[in-house]
Amino acid sequence: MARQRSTIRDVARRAGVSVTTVSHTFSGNGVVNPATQARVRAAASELGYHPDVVASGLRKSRLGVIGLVLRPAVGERPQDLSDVDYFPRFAGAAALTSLEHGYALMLVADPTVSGAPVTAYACDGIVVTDPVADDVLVARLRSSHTPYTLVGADVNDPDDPHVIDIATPAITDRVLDHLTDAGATRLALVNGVDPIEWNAATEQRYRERMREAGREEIVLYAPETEGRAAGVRAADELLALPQRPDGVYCLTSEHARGLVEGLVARGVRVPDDIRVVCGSDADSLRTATPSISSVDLQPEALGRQAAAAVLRQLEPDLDLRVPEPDHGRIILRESTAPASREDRPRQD
Amino acid sequence: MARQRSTIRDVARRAGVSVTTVSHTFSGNGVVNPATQARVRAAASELGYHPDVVASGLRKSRLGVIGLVLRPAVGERPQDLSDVDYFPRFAGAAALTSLEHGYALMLVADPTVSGAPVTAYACDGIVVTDPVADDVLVARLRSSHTPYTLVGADVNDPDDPHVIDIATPAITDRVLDHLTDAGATRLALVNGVDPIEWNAATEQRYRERMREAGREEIVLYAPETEGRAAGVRAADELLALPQRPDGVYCLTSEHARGLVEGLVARGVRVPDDIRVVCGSDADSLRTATPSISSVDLQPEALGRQAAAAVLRQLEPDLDLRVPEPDHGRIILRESTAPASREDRPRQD
DNA sequence: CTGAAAGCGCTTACAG
DNA sequence: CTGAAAGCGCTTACAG
Repeated sequence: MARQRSTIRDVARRAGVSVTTVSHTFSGNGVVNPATQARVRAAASELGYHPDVVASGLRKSRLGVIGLVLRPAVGERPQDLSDVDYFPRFAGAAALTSLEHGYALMLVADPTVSGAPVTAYACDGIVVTDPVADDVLVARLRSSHTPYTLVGADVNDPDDPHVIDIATPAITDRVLDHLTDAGATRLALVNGVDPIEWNAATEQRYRERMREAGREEIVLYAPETEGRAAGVRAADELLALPQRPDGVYCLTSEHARGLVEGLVARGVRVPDDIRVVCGSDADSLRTATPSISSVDLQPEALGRQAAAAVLRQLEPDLDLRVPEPDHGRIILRESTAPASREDRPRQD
Repeated sequence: MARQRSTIRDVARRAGVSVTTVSHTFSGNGVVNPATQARVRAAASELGYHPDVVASGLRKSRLGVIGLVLRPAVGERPQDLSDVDYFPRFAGAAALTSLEHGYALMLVADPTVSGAPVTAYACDGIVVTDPVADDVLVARLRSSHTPYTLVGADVNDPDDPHVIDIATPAITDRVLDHLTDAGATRLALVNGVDPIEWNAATEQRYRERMREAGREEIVLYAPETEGRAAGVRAADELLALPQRPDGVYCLTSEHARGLVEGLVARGVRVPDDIRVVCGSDADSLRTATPSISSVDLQPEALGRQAAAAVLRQLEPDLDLRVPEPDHGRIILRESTAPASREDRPRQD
């Protein structure tokens, strides 16, 4: 901000007091005679003065800002983030909770990416979504004693207490049950490759379930960075299997779109031949043909939980109540519903 | 952030140079012998040093942060903001555009609200969505020469060049045409009361259109702060009119929900007796019974536009390309569609 | 109750 | 190419 603003010294001069008195008047620290306070406030408002949070932040080591870092490596390729889906909702909800309690929320670049601005380290506390295995950023936050909260655990450090539970096993159960209810008997998993809890814990639970049921474990991998094309490839791989699955749980929305696109292009009927559920809802799933059932990850509830968890560390006395997510709520669309139904909202 | 971090002085000491040299090494200002630079960088990485953006921001009057202020008066009652709709998508998209160009995006409280933290004034530039009439904040931003961009104009200052066009008249035309296409012949408007372009310009265009067509102008008002209850009241008012309208354009989503709820509770069939379009899409409209048609305001495109507009002022050389919104795209749902269709996604 | 002074970590003329 | 020093706007012991 243009700093031709007046400073605490201008106010002091105008009110005929010291800067200490001005500082005390606005901060509420120290004791200032009410009459003096009135003079100070009058001078301040004549000058249009307001305290500089940067200067005060430098002095107090407290900026009034919670940082939100999107991993993995979003700083490097933010364009990969889908605009309309998980992240904006998460961030917006976290911001609201922060603002309600006097903090700003800052969306910052991943500071471990070289060349990225290190704005993250200016924050009073940090939310990381989602941490990767052996996360360098988390290690730094810990060693610098920065309050932090992780959304989903570091898979190699499952006992970190500063984690918002994303309930991956429970979600996996609900999805597999849903596929089974929709008539699938042979279930495959299309997983991402980022080393995050979501991917790892989903696969683990999927394998457990298949083992318990005495079914074959069919897991394919698609890199998150390759988007829809990797989903199309997964479709080919599935169709090349000696025994085709008739139900697929595909975690990432772009993969799911490519997958369904690929299946349909090869003459497979969705859902009649193969049922598909995507692990993360997105607008593009709603408007796909056929539309694709998905898990509502409830980014709003998670965003509020995450902000609240950091705020509790910053201000232990705060009375923070935020909604609990209903983990694994499934949004039913054509890809797991009888084909006769019309589910997609039509567009103008 | 906990500031037991090492400082530029520690690095200087360890590398056996002055702080000037360390500063120059990291900032790229001045000229530093490559061998010296190497020593400095080695010392820095041994100490885990990284520059403090707050200190540097204080010194340079540049923090690398774009602020986003939500008006009217969201700081006072952030809980009124609907979580899942316009704002998070707008903010998320603006953040991505900012991060892509080295800036953080900070969601800040309205600094004109007394008692609110004035973090906004720490930002290098500000996005305001949406400005109110004679906006005090805008006046301050202007007088302090802070780069800013408004999403929608201040209705009393339509010629401000720093405005992202939200195309309210064009949107209004599309909605009224849509209602007419759906069979409505007598159109009413349920407007909010906040003094923002969206409300004012919609009403103005609606009245023009009714006048041109020789139709009665039927405008009801519902306060944004009163949410769904105000929508229910609007339903009663509409039904009490000597001649009922058969098409309603209701701007705010909570009002639209209350309106439809009220109409249905009183035995009115929607859309058969009265067609309803909401001016701002929201998740709650999709899941309402009947589901409610709405305008997709394209918050992602607007968010990117707004961030880009501020970035262009901050860094004139940046090559910024962001998508243009398709203003007034209508999402067709049951409230303006033949009742026989099934449009709502079913839930698990 | 009020004020003089040091210092938060950095940047930037300026002198060498 | 390198360094000593002033200062960004504030806060906070400390003395009076």
